[in-house]
Amino acid sequence: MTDNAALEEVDDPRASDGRRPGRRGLATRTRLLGCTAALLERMSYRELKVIDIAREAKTSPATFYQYFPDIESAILALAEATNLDTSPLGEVVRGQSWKGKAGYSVALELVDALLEFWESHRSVLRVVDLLVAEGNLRFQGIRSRMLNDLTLAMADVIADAEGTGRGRSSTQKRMATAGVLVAMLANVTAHRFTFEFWGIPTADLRRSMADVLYTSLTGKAAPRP
Amino acid sequence: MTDNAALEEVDDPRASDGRRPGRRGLATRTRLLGCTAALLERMSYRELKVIDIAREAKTSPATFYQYFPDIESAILALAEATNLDTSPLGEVVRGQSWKGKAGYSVALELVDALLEFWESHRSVLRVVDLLVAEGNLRFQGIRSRMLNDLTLAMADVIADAEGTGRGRSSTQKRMATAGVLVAMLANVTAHRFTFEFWGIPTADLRRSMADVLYTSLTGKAAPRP
DNA sequence: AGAAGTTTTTGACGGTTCGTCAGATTGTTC
DNA sequence: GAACAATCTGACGAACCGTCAAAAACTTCT
Repeated sequence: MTDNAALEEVDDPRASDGRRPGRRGLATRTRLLGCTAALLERMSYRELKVIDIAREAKTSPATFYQYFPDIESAILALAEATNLDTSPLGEVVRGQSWKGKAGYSVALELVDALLEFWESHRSVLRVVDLLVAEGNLRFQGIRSRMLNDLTLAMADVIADAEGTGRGRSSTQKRMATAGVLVAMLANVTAHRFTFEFWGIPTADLRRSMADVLYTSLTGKAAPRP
Repeated sequence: MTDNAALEEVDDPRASDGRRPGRRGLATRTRLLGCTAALLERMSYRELKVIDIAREAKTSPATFYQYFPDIESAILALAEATNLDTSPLGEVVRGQSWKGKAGYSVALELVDALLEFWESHRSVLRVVDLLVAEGNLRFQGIRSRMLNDLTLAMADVIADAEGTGRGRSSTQKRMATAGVLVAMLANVTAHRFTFEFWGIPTADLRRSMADVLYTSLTGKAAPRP
């Protein structure tokens, strides 16, 4: 049996003294997380201070430390509390046929859903991405779990398209390709500014993403309407 | 004529009092940048303090403020001082034919070059990426310029592959596709950990990236050896 | 050499945030 | 409403911030 302290932590939050918070305590904790999220929309990760969160939540810094050891932990809790699951996106991928024009419209649908998903969580996700890039294992796990279902679904599409013939690739290779595609989709959103800098409209971006997606998943050129 | 104060700043650094530093001053400035880079390898962006840099450089915090208003500006200067140009990668793309098996090996070559490029600058680039995602315009420019040449080169490859026929796409669409591909390549490196978490070896990753690249640039399926 | 001027560094300081703790406040139970 | 438990906060020493005036190091000129 592995140590599941980290898993417990998710839905069994403790106060700094180790006891389980009650109704009121949990409400305060939730309020602190909400304020953290709100401030992260307005200010940079580096500038965000404990005292800012406390002020926003109309309480004192000491209260913050009652529930979280530091800001990083609060953001971890925030990421866990937020519904960062890509399963609905996985359903989009799985539920439909990827053949021909219909398949291409599924690709477009997925792109839209993913753009929306990332957009609606961008302020948390950009911090998660940084911490993962910094090698922070606590955030590593969250990000992996978040993308896991979508990646598996996409790997299945590749498997279907390949059929059962001799050219069939290994599970690992399909996961690699799916992962690469997810990485692309995820980070185009984060850097939409860069594309605007180059004068590229979002519509073209969306189309290009769908093209890359469709082509790499099915192995066929994207159908031109 | 546009305001080129920002451009001047790059190779015309000023002290906090507005005067040009001399030999010794520039040496100190450079040393501070070096220490900033070194510390960024060891500790997280959020934890990095001015006093850490000063200590590492065997000087006082006041000296740091003589050359940079804050840490963010030091990292900006660091990113500008570092050679973050993708032109050599652009040359890899441009110099060779993208047809058939030879083309696929160019794709592999590009993937390798890009992985190495990102790896060798990862600690700076992950901060640049965060700040760009936060909408920081000063870093926006750096990142765009950095990727500009490579993206243009890749857009040219798409144009070549499309020929001059009627199915030819617009310049903007080709830039969009190239940009999407660059986004993919760039960020797979940053999140290599995630792939290891899934048990995907780097060799598979490299192959998948080359596949996606080749397929999307040339419009043809990747040749199987 | 050394006086005069310039550049660079630093010690010192007031202000802010950090993280902790003991005690005050609020809520619950009997 | 008394006793107990949960929650909050004021207060504090430590660390870091950002600024300034003056010390120190270096250059130039006679």
